[in-house]
Amino acid sequence: MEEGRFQNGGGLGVKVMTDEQMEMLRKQISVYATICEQLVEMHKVVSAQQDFAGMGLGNPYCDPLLSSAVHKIGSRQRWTPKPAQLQILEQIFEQCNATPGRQKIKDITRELAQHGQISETNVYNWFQNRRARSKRKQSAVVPNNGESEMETDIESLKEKKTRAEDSQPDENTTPMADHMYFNSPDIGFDQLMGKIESPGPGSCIPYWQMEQYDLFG
Amino acid sequence: MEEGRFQNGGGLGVKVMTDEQMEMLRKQISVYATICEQLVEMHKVVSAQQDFAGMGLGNPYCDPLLSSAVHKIGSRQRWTPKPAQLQILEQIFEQCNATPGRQKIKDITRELAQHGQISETNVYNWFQNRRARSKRKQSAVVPNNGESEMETDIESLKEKKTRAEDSQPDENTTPMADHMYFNSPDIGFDQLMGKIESPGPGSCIPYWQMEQYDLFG
DNA sequence: GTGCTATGAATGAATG
DNA sequence: CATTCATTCATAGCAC
Repeated sequence: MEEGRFQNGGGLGVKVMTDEQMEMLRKQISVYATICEQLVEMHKVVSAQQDFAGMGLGNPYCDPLLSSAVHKIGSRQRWTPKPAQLQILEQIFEQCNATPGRQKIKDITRELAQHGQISETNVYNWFQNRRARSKRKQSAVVPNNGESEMETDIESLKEKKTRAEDSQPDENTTPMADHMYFNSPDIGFDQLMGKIESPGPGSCIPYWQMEQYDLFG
Repeated sequence: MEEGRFQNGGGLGVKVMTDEQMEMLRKQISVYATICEQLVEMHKVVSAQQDFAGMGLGNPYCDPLLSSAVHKIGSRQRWTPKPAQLQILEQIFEQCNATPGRQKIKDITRELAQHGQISETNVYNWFQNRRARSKRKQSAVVPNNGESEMETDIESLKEKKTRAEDSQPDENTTPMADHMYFNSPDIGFDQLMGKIESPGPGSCIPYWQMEQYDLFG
């Protein structure tokens, strides 16, 4: 990717990494965490069914320390505007009901920075969301009166399905891989499972494969 | 951690961490890996027993956690890249940091189609977005100082550490624990992952193994 | 502690 | 390409 270069003065006491690398790491850990969770859940279920077995195994997966530690690493906190910042933002939003330009964003960011940590992206997102939600709310309030109105609000966007040929909502729409975000990293999990799951006879479809069959049926 | 994604209002896009922090991280991951291993083993045993015991259990696994990730079955209209597809896309993007030509798009599409429904437009859009966002992030990280800060010394990086993060709520809570930045090769992620992953050889490499970063430089 | 709501963030797609 | 839109995900905060 981009600048992946850093030169930690060779074994100094510090390492450096880019945002992307950081993000990558976070995801990796997140995946790991989730996989563990899923494994644990799965094991619980399976174990429950075997009243006779596995009791001598102890509980290797109940490590509070571990989970707390990982949570810290694997979770991201999101920016929360401070009252002062919010007030300013709202004020600006009132004036120009549109997303400010890049420069404007910079300015706003700089100003808000005086009240607490904030980034341009935060500001950008804020306006994007603010606008989108403001709009949505508005159109939601007028659903029954002008339901036949084609150009007003919601419907106009709903009918945007112009390129039907492009996005087939069918098979590819694997719900499990929903979003590249790994709070539920299904990826890798099935593969992982593939390793431990070797019952042989395809008598039952393991839940981690279910989705492929039960998508629309 | 989140801060990482963007231009931290003027900060540079890198994070730093001490060896100590690194070590801690590594340990945490190590523990996780071990736990995963144990869980896998355990599951193997349990599963095997189940086989003998008469496995017509149907779908014993109904992990609520998992299903939550699988929700919204029939309600997606836009294409969502699957992990496998994403992995490939990222890989390609890494190579040619530019939008592929028409023919290239076709090829890519064909390849990705093996992993799920997809159209050329999807691919095209993906590259457009990927590039635009990558760019934006980059420029945001290096706003006025066209020169890469990384070129400088570790020393300077250390200094910047104070302001290295951007969207933390702020000064308060866990000032440091939240910033466990990783960069070291000391812990081979791929190897670690390989332990629990081990998919078929030719199969796809899970996204978390994408070694797109030259961490070990 | 369970669930709900508001909202920050991520991202596919559309528009200029 | 650069911006913007629409939609969705995930979580902080709060009610119960």
